[in-house]
Amino acid sequence: MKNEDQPKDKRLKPGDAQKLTMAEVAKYVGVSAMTVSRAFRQDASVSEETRKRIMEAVDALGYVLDLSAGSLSSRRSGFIAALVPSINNSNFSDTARGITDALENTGLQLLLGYTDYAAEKEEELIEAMLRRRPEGIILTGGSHTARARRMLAKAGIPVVETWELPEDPINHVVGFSNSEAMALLVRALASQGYQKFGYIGGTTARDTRGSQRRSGFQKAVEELGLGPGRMISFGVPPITMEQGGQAIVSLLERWPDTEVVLCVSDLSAFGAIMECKRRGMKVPGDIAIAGFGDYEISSICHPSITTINVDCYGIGRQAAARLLDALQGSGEATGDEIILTGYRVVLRESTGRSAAR
Amino acid sequence: MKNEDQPKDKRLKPGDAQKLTMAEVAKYVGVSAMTVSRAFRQDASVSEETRKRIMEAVDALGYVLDLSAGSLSSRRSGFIAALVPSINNSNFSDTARGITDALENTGLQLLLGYTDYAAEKEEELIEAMLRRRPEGIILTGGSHTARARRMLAKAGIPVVETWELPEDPINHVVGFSNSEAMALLVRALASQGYQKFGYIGGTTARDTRGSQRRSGFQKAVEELGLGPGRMISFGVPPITMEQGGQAIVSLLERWPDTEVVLCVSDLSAFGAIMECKRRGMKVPGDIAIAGFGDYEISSICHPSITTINVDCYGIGRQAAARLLDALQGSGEATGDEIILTGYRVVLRESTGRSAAR
DNA sequence: CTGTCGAGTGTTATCGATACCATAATGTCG
DNA sequence: CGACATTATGGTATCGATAACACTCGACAG
Repeated sequence: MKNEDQPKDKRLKPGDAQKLTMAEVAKYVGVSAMTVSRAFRQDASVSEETRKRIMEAVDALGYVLDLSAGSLSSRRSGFIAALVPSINNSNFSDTARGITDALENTGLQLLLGYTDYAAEKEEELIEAMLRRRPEGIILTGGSHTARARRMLAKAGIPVVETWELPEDPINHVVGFSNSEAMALLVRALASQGYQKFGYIGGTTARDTRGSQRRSGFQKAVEELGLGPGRMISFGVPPITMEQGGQAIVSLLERWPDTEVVLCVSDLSAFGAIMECKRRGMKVPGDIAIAGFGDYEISSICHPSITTINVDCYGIGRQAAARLLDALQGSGEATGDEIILTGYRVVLRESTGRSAAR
Repeated sequence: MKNEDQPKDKRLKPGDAQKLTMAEVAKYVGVSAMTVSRAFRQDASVSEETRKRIMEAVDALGYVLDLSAGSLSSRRSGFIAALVPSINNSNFSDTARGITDALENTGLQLLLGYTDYAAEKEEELIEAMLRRRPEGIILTGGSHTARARRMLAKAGIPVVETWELPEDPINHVVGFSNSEAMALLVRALASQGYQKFGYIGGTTARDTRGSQRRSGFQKAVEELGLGPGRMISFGVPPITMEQGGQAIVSLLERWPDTEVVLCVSDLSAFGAIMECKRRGMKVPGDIAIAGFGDYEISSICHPSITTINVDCYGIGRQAAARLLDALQGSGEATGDEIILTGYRVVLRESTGRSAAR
């Protein structure tokens, strides 16, 4: 038991919660700290023999690399920040998973934050994230406070906005037009003969994707000459299943002859359908209902729900890929790029003109 | 335009993506860097006047604090790590949200990771997290690899295990007995007169909570003298809605006279119910089905689903609170504590003995 | 009038790893 | 066989903030 170099008078138990440093590992092996540092990186030139000895020592001592020290000197935090409106929404958690998967084996770690659909919260989070000096940042949507935009510009890191097509993109975009997608759904249903369209969505413009969907709905209905759509706003986004149920009640009270109702998301659509069934209405017999987002529930439930399928996971993967790209060829080649992700109408039982199977 | 101290030959544009340091802010204001550092912390003693001038300068220059530098010298990373099996599962995302909320205004940031229900993945993630020197860590469940346990012990930070009651807790625990909860559900249904019990869950012991629920089921059924339960294992956890549907088909093929089926989660229960309805069976008329977890869908869908309500959000909040406590009174008072969180049977339509409303 | 106190501020030495440059040892080729 | 790569390694400065301690200055007690 050698005890030649204990720093002061501190504990020196066998495998205690010591803070071990690279230097100590180095001394143990008989090399310099620099060599230990190199051994931890795959590219660096260290002989196989030495690396093996170092790694054995690391194991024996239970040393764990300290990235916070490393990132200070290397000026690379190893973080990617991502902000999503909510993690409880499976669309966004799919996106988060896409990002995580794309980051695997890149040595980059995800720092995740929830904005609760609020731009001010987003601003706060952006600042909190930037304090960790992320190498890139992924945002949801295209509306940000002025200060948020300023901070992002100043940070000088690649930014990817997702899930929308912002009018004034900061940098890169991976998304699709929510209004076009909703319009496509309107047209698909109109071509099945539906004429009296209703819409259920959340209040206010907090959820920009929601309001884009609504305006896409409105525009498409008018273009088809089907008069103004019947629209109910209900609750603060994100609308829950329960609110979907309440909303359809209001809508049908006001416009009892509505033939088909489009909802801002599958969740509200599901709530609406269940409420109808509870009241003895047949879906799609008495009323047709469609959603948006193609959540798992929509293909399983009975009746299955017509919806717009969005590649949530792919949005995450591509956003992260775009970021990695930008970090690779970091040579000022700020080739801002807009990547359109696909979506498609998925017709299911809830809007079936003939009886459901 | 002063240009007295440009380091080398680099760009020096007005508000460009420069890396600003505290020292530069300090020089701008005419104080020392230390004072700027103090101005950023609420407790430190800086005159109101000076602090105001500093913050104005920070704003004007667009300076953003660099926490990675700060955490190196202060030896406090400001991170709390949390590992959950999956973020796409709303039970766990509720827990994550509980943690996030509890951390608000503490200056601590959440580092989240997904283990995919795999102990090896958890081990990897624990190492990745520890490299960031988190001040505490929250885990899901009580099974960890030996190396993971070693690393955690060595790290010397408080650990909270959640969602279960581990046999051999590392440190703190915030959870409940999954087997007891499932047994309670069995007894509640037995008291309604059900006798022939079936069970649907995932394969293998990857999902320890799942296997605890299964054994709780088995034990309760036997204790009630209802013979061995009829159990179907289907798919790798987490079981999807679709797999729930497939599983109930197998179960009913094998044991057509089953009266009630308990599922490892509401999601599989929902899939099972929908599949039954698709096949023209009445739920609960022809068969009763119950889930576990009380997901939003279960109270909304038709029939609504009998389940065990678990305080997912509360588990997160309490786990974080426990951690904060441990960090406060960090004076070695490692009062390891086991906090039991509540759960309760929620009887709904899917197991109603009389016809659903 | 001297000594003590405390609020406000500055100076210096780190924190733990890595960038950068230097050096020793081993080839390698005309 | 000498000049020159190439590989493996070490030494030192440094990343940007903060801990720890020192200092200044006015207030106030004795």
